[in-house]
Amino acid sequence: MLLNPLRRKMNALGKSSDKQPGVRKNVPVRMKDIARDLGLSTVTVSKALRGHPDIADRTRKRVLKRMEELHYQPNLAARSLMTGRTWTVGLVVPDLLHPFFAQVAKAISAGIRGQGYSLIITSSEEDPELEQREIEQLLARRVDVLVIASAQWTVESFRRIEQQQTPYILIDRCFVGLPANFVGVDDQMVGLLGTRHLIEQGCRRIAHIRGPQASTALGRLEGYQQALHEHGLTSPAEYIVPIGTSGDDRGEPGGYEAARKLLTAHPRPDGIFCFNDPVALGAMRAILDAGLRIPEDIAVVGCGNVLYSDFLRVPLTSVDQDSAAIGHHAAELALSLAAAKAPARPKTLLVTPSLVVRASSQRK
Amino acid sequence: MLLNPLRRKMNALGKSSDKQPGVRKNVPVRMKDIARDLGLSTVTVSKALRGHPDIADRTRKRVLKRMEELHYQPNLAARSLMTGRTWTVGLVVPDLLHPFFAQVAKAISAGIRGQGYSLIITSSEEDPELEQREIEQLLARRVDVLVIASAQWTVESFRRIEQQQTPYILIDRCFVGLPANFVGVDDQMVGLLGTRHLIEQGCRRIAHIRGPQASTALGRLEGYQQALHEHGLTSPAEYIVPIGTSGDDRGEPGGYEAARKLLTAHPRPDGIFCFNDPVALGAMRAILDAGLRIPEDIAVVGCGNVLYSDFLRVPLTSVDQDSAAIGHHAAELALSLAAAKAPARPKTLLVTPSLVVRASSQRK
DNA sequence: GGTAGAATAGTTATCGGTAACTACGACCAG
DNA sequence: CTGGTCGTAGTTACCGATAACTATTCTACC
Repeated sequence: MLLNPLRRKMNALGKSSDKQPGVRKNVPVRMKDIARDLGLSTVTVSKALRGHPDIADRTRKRVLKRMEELHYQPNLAARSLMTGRTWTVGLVVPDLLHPFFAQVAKAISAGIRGQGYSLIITSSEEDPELEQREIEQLLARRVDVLVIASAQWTVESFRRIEQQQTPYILIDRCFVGLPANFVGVDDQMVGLLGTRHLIEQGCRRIAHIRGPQASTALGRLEGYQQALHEHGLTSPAEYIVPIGTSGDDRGEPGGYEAARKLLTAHPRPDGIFCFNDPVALGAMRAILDAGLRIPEDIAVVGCGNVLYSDFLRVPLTSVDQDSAAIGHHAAELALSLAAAKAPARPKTLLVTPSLVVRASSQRK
Repeated sequence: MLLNPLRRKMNALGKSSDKQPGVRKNVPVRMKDIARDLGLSTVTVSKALRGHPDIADRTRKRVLKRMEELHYQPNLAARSLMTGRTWTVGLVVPDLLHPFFAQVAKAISAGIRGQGYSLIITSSEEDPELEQREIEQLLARRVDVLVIASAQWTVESFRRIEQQQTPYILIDRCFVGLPANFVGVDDQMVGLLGTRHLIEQGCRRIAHIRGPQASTALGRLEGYQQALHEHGLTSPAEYIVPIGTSGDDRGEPGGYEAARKLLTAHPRPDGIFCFNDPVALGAMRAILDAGLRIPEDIAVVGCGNVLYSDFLRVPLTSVDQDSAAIGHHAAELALSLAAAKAPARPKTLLVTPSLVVRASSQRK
């Protein structure tokens, strides 16, 4: 007789086997055990567990009672094998430490928990190749839905996902020409809100520290330009400085360097709209280091509102992108995709950003 | 003939079936397909994939080549069913947003990736009951190892884990009398470092805002007391204020309230050692709000070193607990537990904390 | 030449569930 | 009395892989 490793060992030790009923210590309970206990077939037990109408109420109650007593937990691997569903959602983020993604992960986790789904989280460390490998892993696990905040430059890897017919959702960053489910913030609105606010505060020479070549950065840039346009303002080319082009340049250090460059521009900007909060922090440090005042000399606005912005040296005005809502919507969409029988038309959900004003921009 | 839902549908559509070889569009490749292609048995394919010595080199190469071509990915559910291993690690944390746990999660994820393991992360939201349910979920999934930063008060839930014989690792918080694997920081040393530093800075009336009834809070309290004792100092009972007793009181608000209480003590403390950084932030806000100076009137030290401590209104001195190292060690231990055939004696790994001095405590 | 043993591949019986179909008695209408 | 339907429960055949054992060929060595 063939048995799995555990049971096999137990037999060797002279413990009970399938044929000799009794308490099978330390081996997970199976349907077969419950069926034997109650004089039923495993199929009946299975149906009872899943609320199949075939089963009489009395029988179902007996089964459920016994399951309770034995702390029965169905083997999900076995179930998956038959049903093709794993009750698992895969999440790929560029960086778990980034509060934005942590918040999204938390919200997704909360949204699918209780529906019986678990969340496998992996980090791509902003590396497209690693991301590709992680996606492969998740596909191999046959996750029911993939949620991806992609660090890719191309849409190649998504073809593989589509091949497997695994539904997937992009969050935060989207790709033009890729008709995929997307949940994110309205990035153009982000740029609009931040820049308009600076204009309202009296800034007239507004610079922008922009992010890398992704939809988020592009959208914010557009919003920035549109806001300027609305008010008849223009910005010289040197007012738009990119970060994140060389890998190490991201985040705070990138913001610092970018701001230093801006400080040498003529005329000097009196307001800076930053791609995100870490960048804004770096920019503020550069400004203060140069002996200038925030917001009197230069006002600063960030995006994300994720830091302990309140307690900073200069509390930072920031455009909030409501990461919790993004996670929430992604979770809901994921559940509906997992439940759908046929692939549906891709949906796009945009969360509306909001401005949180703090000292770094308050000039009135 | 019975087929799984996907294949079944494909037959209905008149596509290829098992018996009629051909390209089976959009259905994951199976061993059987590769075997058929090459005129081998599935077992041979299976052995080839796993590097079994039974297989001739030439055959193995043929198999691997074909796998490559077809992007074959073994079905992990099926494999798990036979082997009893899921190549999955479960992680339960009280809060994904907390940078400490985010960093630990990131490090564990990095540590097991590449060994073929995936990480299922769940959050207990600091709720012992929810934690219990999440643990059950993970056990139902038959994760190979559980890693838990527990919010429990009792050790009951761990009995269930032991019953299932799933190896588990506690991180951050441990339990006296529970012989379990543990990876954490030396909390007494944390208390010692933070308090000694305050003493060295000339503080003589040192208060402590302590955490909830967990091993971390107790260890730090002990370290605090030992440091005082070393220097012949004592602290009146009113110098030790707890937070986190009533749920909402945690974190920054808790620190604020606790510090306000301390400010009314006679004599007023000239140094506060805080259970963690958010609490320290709250305490600093209370102190500044009261019109006092940091560190001149009251020096403040936190624990965790996780915030953007550098750029705060008053940069915060903090005891670093090296969360990355904790995650790293947890990952290694998890891998060894997963690989072990027999349950080993529980191990305890303590990371050594270090002090990061900033303005909030620098009085010399 | 015969036989043991290595090298290689295949057969069979599972793992723990679920889908689809079958079985069977009770009940009811015609 | 007969056939049909409902309510229940069981039988059988898988899902896609692997463990253990068997089979076959080839080589080696006495």
